[in-house]
Amino acid sequence: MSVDGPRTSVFTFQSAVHSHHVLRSLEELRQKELLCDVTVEVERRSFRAHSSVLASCSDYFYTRLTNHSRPNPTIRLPDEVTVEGFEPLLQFAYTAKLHFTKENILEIHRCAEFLGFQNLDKACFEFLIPKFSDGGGTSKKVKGKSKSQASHEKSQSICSPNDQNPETGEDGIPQDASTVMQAASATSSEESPKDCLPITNDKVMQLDLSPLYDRGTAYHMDDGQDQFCLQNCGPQLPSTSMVAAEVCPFLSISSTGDNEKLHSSAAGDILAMEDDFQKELAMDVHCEPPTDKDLNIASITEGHFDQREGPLMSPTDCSQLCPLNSAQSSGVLDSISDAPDLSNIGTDDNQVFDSNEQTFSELTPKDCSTERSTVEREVAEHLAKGFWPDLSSTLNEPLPLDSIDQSSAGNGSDFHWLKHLDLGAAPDDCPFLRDLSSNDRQTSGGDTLSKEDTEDSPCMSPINSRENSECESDGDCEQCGSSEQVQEVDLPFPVEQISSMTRRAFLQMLKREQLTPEQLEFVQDVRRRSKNRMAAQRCRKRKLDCIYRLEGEIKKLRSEKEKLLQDHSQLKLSIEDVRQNLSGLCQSLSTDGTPQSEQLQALARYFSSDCPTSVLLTPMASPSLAGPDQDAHANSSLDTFLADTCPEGDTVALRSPTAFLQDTVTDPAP
DNA sequence: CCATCCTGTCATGGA
DNA sequence: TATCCATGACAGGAT
Repeated sequence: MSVDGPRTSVFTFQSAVHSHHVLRSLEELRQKELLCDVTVEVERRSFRAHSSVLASCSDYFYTRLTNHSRPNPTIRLPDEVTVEGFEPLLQFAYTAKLHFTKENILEIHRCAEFLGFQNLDKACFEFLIPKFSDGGGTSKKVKGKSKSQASHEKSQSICSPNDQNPETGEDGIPQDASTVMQAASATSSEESPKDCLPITNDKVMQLDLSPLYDRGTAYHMDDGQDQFCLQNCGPQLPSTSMVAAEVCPFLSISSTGDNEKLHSSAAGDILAMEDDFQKELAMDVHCEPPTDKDLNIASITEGHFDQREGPLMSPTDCSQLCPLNSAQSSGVLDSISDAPDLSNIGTDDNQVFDSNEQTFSELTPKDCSTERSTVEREVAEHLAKGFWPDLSSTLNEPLPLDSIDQSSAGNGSDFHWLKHLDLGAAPDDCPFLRDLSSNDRQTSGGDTLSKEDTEDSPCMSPINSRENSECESDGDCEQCGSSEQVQEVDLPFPVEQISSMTRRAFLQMLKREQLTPEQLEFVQDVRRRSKNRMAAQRCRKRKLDCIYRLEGEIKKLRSEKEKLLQDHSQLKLSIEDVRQNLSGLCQSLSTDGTPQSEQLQALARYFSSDCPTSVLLTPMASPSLAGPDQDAHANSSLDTFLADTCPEGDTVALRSPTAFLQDTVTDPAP
């Protein structure tokens, strides 16, 4: 039986960042030891934590804490659990980031097993441990290179294995871990001095399972350590929302193998699908373009797999690290593919242009290998596959944006931002993915435009996507105008190629197609505007990221200010108590008629008055200060008396009792 | 109608 | 010198 009545629409808003913010707040609370309700003792060390967090992450704690009726329990862990293994796990519970080294991975694994830590299962340990325990973790030194001199200068200090950054993070993670995923280091340059980045055994890796990653504040959370993004082939999101600034839905969507959900989503299932999206968005992908010097960074999502390397990175935000954006990455490819002698174009294509990997090897000086170490590669690949199981398949499949649009069509602009995804990041633009997929791409021919240079890429640039989607409804848009011009100039190739291809491919195509001057001008103009358009997008995104980051800092500073004010008020209360106690004490002592009675009464009046707090807090230089000559004996006695009465008088003294009395005896009114 | 935001484009300077 | 990129400024469309 159906119930007749006014039908009420129920809407659901699900924040994609809420959980992340909650976790961050919990971590801040833990660091301040606020609201902590459980103490964990490990090897005589105590850790304050929140029982709910521990119980939600660990089966062991769940059992212990849910069976604990006592408030503020203290859980003493057995000897099986060590500080070395427990501390990273505790940090993981609050940050979703596991810091580990080759040395402590086993211990962490053992403790995680014992404590039943969730989310750190096979994906993390079953592969990593053998890699790190069989000696394969001893990475060979790899050398990267950078275009900028500054980067080079930085790298010079990195080059020496013994010349490591002495800084150490607050969490005890050595900053001198100089390991860098060198996936893209070779993409940097062709002419500058090369940065050498040795892989050491001290590398600290970070497995980041944080659902969403606030790039703006991540560096603060990481104690200033830079994070390297392994996996950055996602789109550029509109920066109008935190989600947009933080996640990379394209990869997330693609990575789950749940695309059928998107395809099959009917209009009525939008919210459910959005829920799926939110889950998918939990993948932490950094979508910012790299700078040349940052291309030796790699990170992987959901497993945000970071290797840290301190001095190389700029302390800005991760946006400077991530080789995601098609424009910049293509630019990078441009730079690396720019042969000094362009006349060779077309003559040595098969040698230089067959694949990026091959290109790298040939353009890279022999003394600066750009390869990652075997173990690093394997680890990165494993993590990529583990957290992004459909990586390889989705790379070759177009993003079902149409389904997304269809689904969102009935729900306003729920996914309007997806239209702005910068899908121009071809897989090969990502150094990490380039390495992963290079083998598969060896078969591509060299005489024609490589796949990554064309719109055949599964990823489309925003301009291209806009061209394809919006021009249908917007007749006088710029792209449609371009289309008309395309018809006028009669280009022999799709105009979409112009902006997406690398410079080398662009020049190659121009040479091959024998364009007329009009065509040439048009093509170059289109390319220039497209590049500039994407540059403007990046620039604006950086601005917004900066704003977000500054807002976060403001919030943090405000909380610190509140804390300081609280401390201040508490100190004032304490001082008031001390003053009252001293006043009472002096009054009681001044009634015995001793020679010091007068002075004690004066002191009592003084203590009961509103003397400045700063005066009370002024440390007394010496309890036996010499008094004035005319009353040296009395004052000396008073000093001795106060020193005896108040052994801690150095913290609660007046300027000097004798000095004070010198004033107050002659002028009793304080 | 106006304010605001977003986006594309141009000009410019540095690399 | 040519090119790329970042960025400020401006204009036009959308809301």
